[in-house]
Amino acid sequence: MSKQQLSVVDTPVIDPAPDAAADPASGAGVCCSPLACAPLGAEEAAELAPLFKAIGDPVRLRLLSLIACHEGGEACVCELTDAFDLTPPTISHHLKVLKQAGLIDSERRGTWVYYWVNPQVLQRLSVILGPRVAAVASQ
Amino acid sequence: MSKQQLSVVDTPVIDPAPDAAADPASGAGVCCSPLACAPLGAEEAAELAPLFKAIGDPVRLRLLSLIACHEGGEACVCELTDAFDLTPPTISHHLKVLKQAGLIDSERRGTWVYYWVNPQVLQRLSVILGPRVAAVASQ
DNA sequence: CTTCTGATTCGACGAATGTCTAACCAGTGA
DNA sequence: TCACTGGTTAGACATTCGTCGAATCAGAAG
Repeated sequence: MSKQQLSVVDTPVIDPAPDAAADPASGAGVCCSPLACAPLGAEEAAELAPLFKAIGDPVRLRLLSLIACHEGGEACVCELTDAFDLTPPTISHHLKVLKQAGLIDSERRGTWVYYWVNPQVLQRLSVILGPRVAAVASQ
Repeated sequence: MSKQQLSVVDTPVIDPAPDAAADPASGAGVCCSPLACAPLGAEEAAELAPLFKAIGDPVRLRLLSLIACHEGGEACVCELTDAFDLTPPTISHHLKVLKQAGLIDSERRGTWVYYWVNPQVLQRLSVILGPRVAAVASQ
């Protein structure tokens, strides 16, 4: 062990609307979230990567989509579990991962637990990847 | 072992512009790639997840950004390696992962190897996550 | 041909991940 | 209170992942 950097970023989880501040050499404000605008700093990357990693699993990606698409904007765990050939604990685990990433949130209502998507976080990731969103929006 | 699904999707890697068809209950056409429009199918999820997983690592996310931001739209491996406290083999490994995912491509030019980003793939991921991109683009 | 530099491949190893079963917690209703 | 259903936690296990050092490949320059 002589290499390794890691920079120990201990950002909590995500907090809804982070950036827009602390933006070195950019000025544009709206523009420079995108990946292709300014090189991502190590800390920023360390904060974002876990979000992409969370949706980097087929089951979690589908879970996210199922929740987002569900009428009322929220879905009960039992409905989600039925959509997969996986055991309840496994589904529960994946939901936990998504929740810890800040992508979804949940609430118990009587016997059932409901999950819903946090659209701001999803939106942020979209902007990061989309180079032209800024271009379209700018002029 | 009695569960497990997997569905054995063997889609090659990505192919540039897939969907745009097969769209239940929408009409908008452009709209419904997004996650939140229609529930992602198992095959679709199995195809997309590896892409998100590829950028679900801080090093790879930074690599992608560094390449995308680099003047000329391409970057030499040596420049990329210098940006990290990681050994060349490790950087090479991450570049390989990104390349296999279809996010970047490369070419040897004399002694050096240059990498560049495949913007279509990035764009696609952005659309998948972003509910509003369609709204902006469709106008 | 030999040597040098840039980059990748190979093999290894510890850490993290996805899945399961078993056990447990939280409400509901008799 | 007791039993039942929905969901999570705990622990185990095989697989995958990220990293490294050593070896190898690919051109360039003597």
